[in-house]
Amino acid sequence: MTKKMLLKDIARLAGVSEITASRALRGAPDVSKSTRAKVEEIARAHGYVPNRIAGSLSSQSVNLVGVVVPSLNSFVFPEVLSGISAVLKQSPLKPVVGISGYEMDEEEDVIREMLSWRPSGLIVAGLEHNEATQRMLTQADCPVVEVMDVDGTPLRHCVGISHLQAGRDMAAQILTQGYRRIGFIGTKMPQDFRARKRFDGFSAALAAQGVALADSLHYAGDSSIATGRQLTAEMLERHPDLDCIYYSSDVMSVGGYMHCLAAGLSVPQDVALAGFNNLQILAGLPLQLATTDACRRQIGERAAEIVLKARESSDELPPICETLSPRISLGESL
Amino acid sequence: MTKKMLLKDIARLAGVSEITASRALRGAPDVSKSTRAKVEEIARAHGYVPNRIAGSLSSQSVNLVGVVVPSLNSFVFPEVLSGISAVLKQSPLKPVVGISGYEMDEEEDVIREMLSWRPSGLIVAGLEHNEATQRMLTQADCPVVEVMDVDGTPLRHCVGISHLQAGRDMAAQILTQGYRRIGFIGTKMPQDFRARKRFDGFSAALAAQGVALADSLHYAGDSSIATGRQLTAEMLERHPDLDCIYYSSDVMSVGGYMHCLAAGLSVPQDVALAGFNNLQILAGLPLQLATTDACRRQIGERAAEIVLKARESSDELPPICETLSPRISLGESL
DNA sequence: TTATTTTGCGTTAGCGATAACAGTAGCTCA
DNA sequence: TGAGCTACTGTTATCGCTAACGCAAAATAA
Repeated sequence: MTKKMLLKDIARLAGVSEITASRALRGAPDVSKSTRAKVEEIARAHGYVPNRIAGSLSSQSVNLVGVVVPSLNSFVFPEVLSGISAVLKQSPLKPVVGISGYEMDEEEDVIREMLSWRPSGLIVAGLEHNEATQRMLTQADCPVVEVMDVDGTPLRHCVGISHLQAGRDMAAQILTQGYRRIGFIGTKMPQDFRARKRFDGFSAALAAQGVALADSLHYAGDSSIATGRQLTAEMLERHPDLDCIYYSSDVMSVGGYMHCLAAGLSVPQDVALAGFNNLQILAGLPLQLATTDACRRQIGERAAEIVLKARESSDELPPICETLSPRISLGESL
Repeated sequence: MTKKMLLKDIARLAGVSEITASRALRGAPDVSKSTRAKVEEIARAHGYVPNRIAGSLSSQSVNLVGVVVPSLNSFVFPEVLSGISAVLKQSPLKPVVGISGYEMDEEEDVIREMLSWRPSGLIVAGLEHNEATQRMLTQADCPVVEVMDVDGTPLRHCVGISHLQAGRDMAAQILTQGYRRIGFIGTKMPQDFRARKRFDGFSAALAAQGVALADSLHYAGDSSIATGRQLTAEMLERHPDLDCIYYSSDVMSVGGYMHCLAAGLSVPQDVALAGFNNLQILAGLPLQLATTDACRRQIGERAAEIVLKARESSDELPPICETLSPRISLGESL
């Protein structure tokens, strides 16, 4: 292993000063073609990797954007991320992902860690944070964008959909289709605020039409097809007369569908199914399952654009809150 | 927004020197209980977030471990990541994820970016890198662990399985079950070296028994259930007499199964199916699909443990290469 | 009591890069 | 010919924090 190369070593080898080498390698102006070429050549030959820690401390700027999401297993956040990445790719900024595990205290740690690196922006999933986190986010000297959800009070910028409304809309659709004996299967609420909002919107809209939820089941841990299948089996055993089940996630509704396949139930004749998110796994199933598109990619794109815009504008950006409109697709299961 | 708080502000407010405040906040020794309490109190009250850029530059240490994977959409890497996170949680190290997009030049950029932050370790998926990347990894002054794959020449540390052998093993199983008219569906090879190795091992093992692949199809882009379904339909139309299809991923084999469900084919009587990875989506299907468990979580855990071990040992760790043994589960589809 | 350690805190000197300012040539132009 | 430019390159001073060492007071040992 070659000895650790510093900028000063490159500079010495190139016969120039440190600052000139620095400028050459950063593509800064005021360096002659020949000098730049020589420095680049030497740096490449020696595998020089600049120390961004020193560089960032000196320039007081970090080309990183923190992205804090609850999980990467849930199939939902990778797409938000890819929206973010796609937009940031047109800039020198890079996304850095942190996982909060659906826990506020973990979220606090992750966000503190991100902020300690003085990123150029921070994108956080959800509007619910503990008090310490709220203080940090408010005091942060970079743009902060809360994403996914607009039901609540954004700290400043916000891009998302109304999950309350999504729940209500699905209830309306289900009622319109004539279903009346309706069940709900979703995650344990304290962990997932957006799922809770959909549940609340859903049951409130049913109640407003004089329909009470016939049954509901809640599970802890990650959503999975297996869990969806199992809980659906349980629920249909308790209530064989259910004519529709709404799930807090497509992963779960696929599980429900798998139960129906295995049990010989026909969808939607025996029981109708609806999920949420419009995940990729819905494509390719023998039956198109009803769902609500959560605009995940678009949310990521818009959030990244806000970060970029804030970076360009010299003075602080006025608060931006964008509410996207999720679309229900009925598929063939409702 | 309060004015930006620096360590010196906290120190002044607490009536101590900067270094004492620093020690107090880091939990370093040589600080009295009362002083520590006072400093912590003031820091908390003012929402002070230490500047890790300055701290890391000064202490020449960064509590970050870079993790470079090709994609987060493929369902496979999140589990590697969670293995890494679980192990690192017992230490002060934090994982930072970078996405290479199955492209070597992108990988080079991502790795250069990570190394420029001088992480305490680097975990990279795969053994194939372009020349510049190899130089960087060799010269890096932190432990580097290549994961997922052991078919090739590790730069130093390595944890994974033999994909060649996985392909061969599945071929043996399929032949043992008596199948002879066999098809393969997988990703476009230049992008995914491990898929190619499985393909090579698979077809070589078939050939060794005098069986030629009856058909094969390759696709670009992410694996998906929809793609699996569609390509399976195509292949079975061309070769209705196929009795078994091996897929480079479970996502694809699930798609194949969906085609069978939709087309009224029974598995494995009409056609047998086998995938790879043992993804979570296999659980809960009406039929248990054959697959090979790729030990993803374990790979993540072991890689993280190597990074931790290298950190503890003062002198450089001797090369470690761990080959894990993937297990085939036949399920009900072979 | 004096010698010796321990405890707690401060002073000084960087970490490796970049911003800001300061030249120094070589040219142009009147 | 000399003022005024342009085009490069260098010097100096941080950036915010921590390592290393130093030093006094308190605690312990002899």
